[in-house]
Amino acid sequence: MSKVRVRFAPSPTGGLHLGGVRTVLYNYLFARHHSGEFVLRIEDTDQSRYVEGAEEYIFDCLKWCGLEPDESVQIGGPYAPYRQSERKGLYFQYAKQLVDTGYAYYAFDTQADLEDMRSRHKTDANPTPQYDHKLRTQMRNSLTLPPNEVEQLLANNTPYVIRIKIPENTIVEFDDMIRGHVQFDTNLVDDKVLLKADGMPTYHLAVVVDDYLMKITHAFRGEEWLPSAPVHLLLWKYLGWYNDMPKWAHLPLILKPDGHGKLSKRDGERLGFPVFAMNWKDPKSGELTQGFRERGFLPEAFINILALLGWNDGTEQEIFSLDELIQKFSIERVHKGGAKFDFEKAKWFNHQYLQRKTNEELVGLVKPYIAEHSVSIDDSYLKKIIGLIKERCTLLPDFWEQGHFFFKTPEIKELSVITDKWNEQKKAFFEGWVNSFNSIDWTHDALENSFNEQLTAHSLKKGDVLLPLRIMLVGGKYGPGVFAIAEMIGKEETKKRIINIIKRASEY
RNA sequence: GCCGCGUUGGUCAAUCGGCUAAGACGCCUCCCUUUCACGGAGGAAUGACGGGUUCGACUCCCGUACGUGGUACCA
Repeated sequence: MSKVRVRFAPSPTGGLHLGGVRTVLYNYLFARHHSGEFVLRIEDTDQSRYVEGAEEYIFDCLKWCGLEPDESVQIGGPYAPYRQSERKGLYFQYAKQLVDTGYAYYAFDTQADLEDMRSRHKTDANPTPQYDHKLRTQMRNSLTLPPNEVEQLLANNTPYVIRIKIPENTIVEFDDMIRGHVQFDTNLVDDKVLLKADGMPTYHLAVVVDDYLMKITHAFRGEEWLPSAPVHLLLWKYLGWYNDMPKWAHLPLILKPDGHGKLSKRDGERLGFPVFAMNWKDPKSGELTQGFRERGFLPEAFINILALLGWNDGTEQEIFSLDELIQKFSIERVHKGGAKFDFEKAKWFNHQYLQRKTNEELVGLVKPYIAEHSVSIDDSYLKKIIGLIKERCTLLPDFWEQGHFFFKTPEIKELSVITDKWNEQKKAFFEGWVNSFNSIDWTHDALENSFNEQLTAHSLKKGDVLLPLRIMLVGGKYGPGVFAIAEMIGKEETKKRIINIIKRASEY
């Protein structure tokens, strides 16, 4: 078999969706697994949907994910250009060839003609009439018009499109790598436009011409493309390239966690989780949509989540590095059914990856999130703190939530824990303990020992003052062991925090 | 409406005719920890429905239901 070549062909119209990244991933894994090539082609044939910056954004996302193509508009390749708008001139000859061989025809119907046709033929039984083998005989095209009139229209530069002439009474079938045998009755397929009035191809023409020209061997795309597969198949036949047609795999959809339907960015906003790989700001509306990266996900975790959303290796393993995925991925084990996205599970994956990182690695990752709160950071100090708190962190911003009190005096959110049961005995205890600070080594164990000594001296139990101490140092009921915190923040700061609260509590 | 595709716990899912139906997330209980988390031990919770085929069906076939996608000069 010839060298494996796959492609991801997004249209640059906005943020890169979870499902899009998964399609990239499966392409990438398949290509690497078979030592093949992964091509990124930009499908920008709809000029009305052009969005500034969207193409660049896609590349940035792939870079963040570590799924970089072997050929693309950015790095070029032997089949350049990789942007369909730049290949515009190429498609006409193939459309023309189809017309000449009788597999396609010119259609001169205006937008109004089409609307008119649809409204005239619309019935309850057929709510969306199609431009098909039945109706094409009633429209203005090179099949119904006399040849000289067609020539005249063409000569006058009358706007036209080229439509595929779908045959009647034919079964189009193929074997999908995921779904097995699939078949369609051509009587139910419409005469799709191949070449638009502006001279641009539609997706249907472009995808087969480019897959052929770029020597694509395996084509993976979302399940939403399955209904148009017969058109593509017929095109491969009519163009005489059938033997070179790639093997198809239609990937299952990623669904909303609640309710039903394809996952959309709106669902993310509604339910509070990201849907795009990275932040996307719409240049027209200025609307910002949050991405997994900015939410604090690690790219390795993000990839792992996506890989398992529709695929598994049949064992109990859930954590896979990219290399393992490349080694173990097989398209046959991809599910047929769509999967609902579960953000809780996604967070669990990220937590797993965070725990597997060394504290050194985490320093660089966490730093920006600490810096956001304008505190000065010392790397070795940060590293120690990370060691203390990382097991309670799931997303990168959690490091601030879980460790802010190491950097600045916390706001006391649960003061009542102290004040509700405050008394002279406790006050004396804390004062006594603070006074002993000068005579002890400032280490975790020494701190704990002196704390215990003070306890017996004041006839108190640990339970009476340990939680109040935590509130004094942390502000709330969370965090690592109090003596570890005290050790880290130092004698002066510890003293300051305690004395401060003694004052406040005594005023009650 | 029509066509395609799908359907194992709340979610992700294993199973390729032998099932007392794995595992993970989430949830609940307990232990650990005088905080939170981590960790540990338990628990509740699944084959859409109806027909076949078969000694035997979650697994194969056929219906039905439900879901989902498509039905554009968008991809």
